[in-house]
Amino acid sequence: MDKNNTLASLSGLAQMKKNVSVPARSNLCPVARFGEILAGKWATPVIYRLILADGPVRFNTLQRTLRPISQKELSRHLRHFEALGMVTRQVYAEVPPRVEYLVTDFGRTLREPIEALAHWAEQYFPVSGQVHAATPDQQHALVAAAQGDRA
Amino acid sequence: MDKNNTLASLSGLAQMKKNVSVPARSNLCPVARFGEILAGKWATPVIYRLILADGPVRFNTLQRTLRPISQKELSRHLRHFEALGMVTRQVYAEVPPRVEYLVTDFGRTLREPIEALAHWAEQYFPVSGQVHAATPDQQHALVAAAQGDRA
DNA sequence: CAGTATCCGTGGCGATACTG
DNA sequence: CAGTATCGCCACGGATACTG
Repeated sequence: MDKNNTLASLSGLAQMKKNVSVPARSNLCPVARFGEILAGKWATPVIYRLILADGPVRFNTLQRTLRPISQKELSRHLRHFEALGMVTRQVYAEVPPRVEYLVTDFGRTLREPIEALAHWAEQYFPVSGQVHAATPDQQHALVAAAQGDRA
Repeated sequence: MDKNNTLASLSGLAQMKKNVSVPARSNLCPVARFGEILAGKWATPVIYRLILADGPVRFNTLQRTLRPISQKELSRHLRHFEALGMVTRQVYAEVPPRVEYLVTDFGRTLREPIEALAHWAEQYFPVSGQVHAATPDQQHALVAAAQGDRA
């Protein structure tokens, strides 16, 4: 029924309005407020990736590990999280250019609630196909990727 | 989002999922799958209301306690949850007509993950304004409303 | 590599009107 | 009371092209 998600729904939920900025219309229930933060199909996967990485990750690395996210959506969500203070952006004056994203302590606080959701989904809607970083071995793969970025 | 019977326990769940129109494009991460279930601005508030009520609730009662949700969105989400086996719909042949919605055991499984979200939101994005049913006293108010429906 | 700019379809969501 | 029908806006999100 619903085309995308978003928790929004949670995804679908409220929106990160135009670009960036924190929606101020939050006289909603706590759940709805959560949805405002993690609005959009890819919001949760993106921040969760950075949480698991627990270190600087480059743009392309993120895009690869989150495939098939588009560049536009990835950068949009990153700027959103940056505005919320959940992610920091570090630019290195090199060639080729290098930009690294790093989850903040505040961003890390999302780990528990997100994993509660993931656990529920795995329990009641298990899937044989591609899983993004829910299993320990895939988490290791991601950490390895992040360490690759660091090196 | 954006857009479900009897005590559908885990045993009956697998079978039910076949018959029902769950978005089949779920080769996503668990988090994204959660978003597919609770897609839409009002999805989570609606199901959470029914979980807290823990008993039959009438359409109008739901709409009042979820204000300012529109009739269209409320009925849309209710039909969605009904199709997922998370809510049952009971129609009474009376005048004026009476329809009661009741959360199933399967629907109840959402309580924990949802409360994880709510707890996070309250901790980091507290709000002085209207809160929907997150506090104990408001839960009592809701339960009272549901009991009113039962009487 | 790390983005931004642009076009465009789909559909979520609100508002309003109508029905059994 | 409990909905459905219809209209319209615009945000989400994919695809593509371009840039420092």
